[in-house]
Amino acid sequence: MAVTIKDVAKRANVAPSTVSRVIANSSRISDKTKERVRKAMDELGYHPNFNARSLAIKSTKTIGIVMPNSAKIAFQNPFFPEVIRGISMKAYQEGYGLYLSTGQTEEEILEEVKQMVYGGRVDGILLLYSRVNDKVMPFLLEQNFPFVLIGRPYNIDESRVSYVNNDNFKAAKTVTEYLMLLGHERIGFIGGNLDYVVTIDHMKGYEQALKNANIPIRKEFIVHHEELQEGGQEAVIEVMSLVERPTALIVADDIMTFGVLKMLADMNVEVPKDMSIVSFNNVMISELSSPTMTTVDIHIYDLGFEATKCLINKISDPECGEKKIIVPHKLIKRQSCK
Amino acid sequence: MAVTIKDVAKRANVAPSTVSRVIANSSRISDKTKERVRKAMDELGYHPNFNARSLAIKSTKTIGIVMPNSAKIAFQNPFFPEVIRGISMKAYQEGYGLYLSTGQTEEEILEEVKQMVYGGRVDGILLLYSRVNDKVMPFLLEQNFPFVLIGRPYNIDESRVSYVNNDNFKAAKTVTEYLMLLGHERIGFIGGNLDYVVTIDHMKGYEQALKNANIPIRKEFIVHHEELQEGGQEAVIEVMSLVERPTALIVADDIMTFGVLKMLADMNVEVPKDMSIVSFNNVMISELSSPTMTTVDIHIYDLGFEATKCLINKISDPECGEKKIIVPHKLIKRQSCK
DNA sequence: CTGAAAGCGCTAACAA
DNA sequence: TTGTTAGCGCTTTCAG
Repeated sequence: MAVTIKDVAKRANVAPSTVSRVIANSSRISDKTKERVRKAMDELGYHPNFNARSLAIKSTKTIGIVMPNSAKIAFQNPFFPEVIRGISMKAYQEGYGLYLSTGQTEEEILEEVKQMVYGGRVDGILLLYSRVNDKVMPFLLEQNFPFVLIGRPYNIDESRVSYVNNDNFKAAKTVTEYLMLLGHERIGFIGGNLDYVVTIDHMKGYEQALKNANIPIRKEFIVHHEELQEGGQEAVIEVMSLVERPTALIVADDIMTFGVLKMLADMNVEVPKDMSIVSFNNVMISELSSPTMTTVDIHIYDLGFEATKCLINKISDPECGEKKIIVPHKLIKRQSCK
Repeated sequence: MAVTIKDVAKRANVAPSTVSRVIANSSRISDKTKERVRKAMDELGYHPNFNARSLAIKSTKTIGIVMPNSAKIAFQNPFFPEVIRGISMKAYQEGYGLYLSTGQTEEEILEEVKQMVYGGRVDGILLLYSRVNDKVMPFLLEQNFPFVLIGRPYNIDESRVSYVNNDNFKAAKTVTEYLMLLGHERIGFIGGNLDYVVTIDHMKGYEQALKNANIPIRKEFIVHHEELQEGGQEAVIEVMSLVERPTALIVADDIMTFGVLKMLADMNVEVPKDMSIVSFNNVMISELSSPTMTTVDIHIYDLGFEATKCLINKISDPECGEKKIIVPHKLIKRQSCK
């Protein structure tokens, strides 16, 4: 049996409560006593029991991370590791632990979240995605449980939720305008799953830019695919089969762009000579494609870091109100545009 | 205040222990009572408190995941997301949660592991790496705490630890032999950090194959780099600066290979015409390079899945003894060799 | 500045 | 088959 607070108390000739106060470094304990108690702790090799503490103070000092259904798809994308890296850093700084959701389907995930919340397993939750008909957020809202969303709420009053996001609308708009400045008029859009809010925002930005330039929006230039790798390749096939092909492509994600580049190479379409490409994320390996890709850096790490900061803040001060944080993005010009 | 087991007990006119038994679905409770208790639980919206339960039964039903120091480096490599995916799947099936280490330095991580163990925060630990002077494993061993290593123990009696690994020695040997069969004699080796056991095994396999073929081992053909992206590129510079260049390269990691391919392309060295390349892992995007890379699939997902299975087994039966599981590998021939 | 004791919510031995 | 009760290890009033 592990050594408990009582053992320490006995050894130091004090009451358990005193030991507890020493752990908390209470100012109402004399330095002499502290010394003595600490010595006893060392000698016995005392370590506080986490569950007992959590039970007593009703807080676990851990943050729940909820990823989109099926980590299968999620984890293929370097976005998640990178955002978790940002989360991890801040969490560590503040002494918080990380608890990971493992469910594969939407129902499983909702069930897990309920357990986290009802079971007091975590103090707050980080939602790493925002999808259209999400059930998790409404639940959290209803429970008035601290959470922060990475992304943007959809179909929910924005003033009720704290979130950190990029201005994806603007990013897509800028990127489209950039391509138009380079002389392109037939610009294709290869987007991700339309259930995700980021896809919607990208598309709106794209359409707005075209509208502003009086270029008609062509449905056949807009393609959506969920899978990162095959998705990119299939999309290229669709778009290159058109009689009038686009001369430039906006791709939802860097990994998808790898697929796009590969398929284009197989078709002997040269990038950027015959086709310009811009994508989003600036994931680490995106500088290793050939040609290197022009992409929008969305500062994924910062998204995670800021969201965690915001969440911890919310946990410690539940009345602090909701915050919206927009992480700036930046177009990284490389070799895939002309 | 949340509804507790006592509230349910009152409502159902039974004792708290009865409610507890209903939760555990004990066979010693009559169906009628179960019915009544369940009804009460529903009506009150009862959900068990996780920490109280953990405290009472001294088990948390959660697994700690320990990653190499600085997730910074770790998470750049798709290996980790993929292995976590395997872990996640098995853990979910068995009703286990996942707790993630967040420390950045070796010391921080050791400290975290101590907290997990002493604090009773997790029931077992999964070590996602094996490095040479690791302090975590000796600690776990000394504490007799359930853990499973992904990789191979080093400087530690193998019979004392359960681990799941690939036969990295053999994989590297095979790969070298494969290149020799294709006619190569000057084969370079671009390895990872020598602190990691996998690197050591790869190198030994490589050297053994050369030795068997009576080809002298040239030091200048062996290069090590830690960073995945720049590493590959720098290695290529080193190796291509030699008066007598290798005609084939064995690269430690697919992501590194992206860097290698890029640098080679910049140098106008054609793959596979002027240089053949084989690497390890068969990460998802490795089929998206151009040319697509020949690589050894090490079944990362399975590593995670099997390790978790083994760990859970060990948790439930501490006396079950240590297991060694070797996950098979497979050479995936694509376009980077000639 | 320190101690006694109640309680966090659940489980499990022992009784009945 | 069910109830009583004593913990699990820690925190926190309330006394002193």
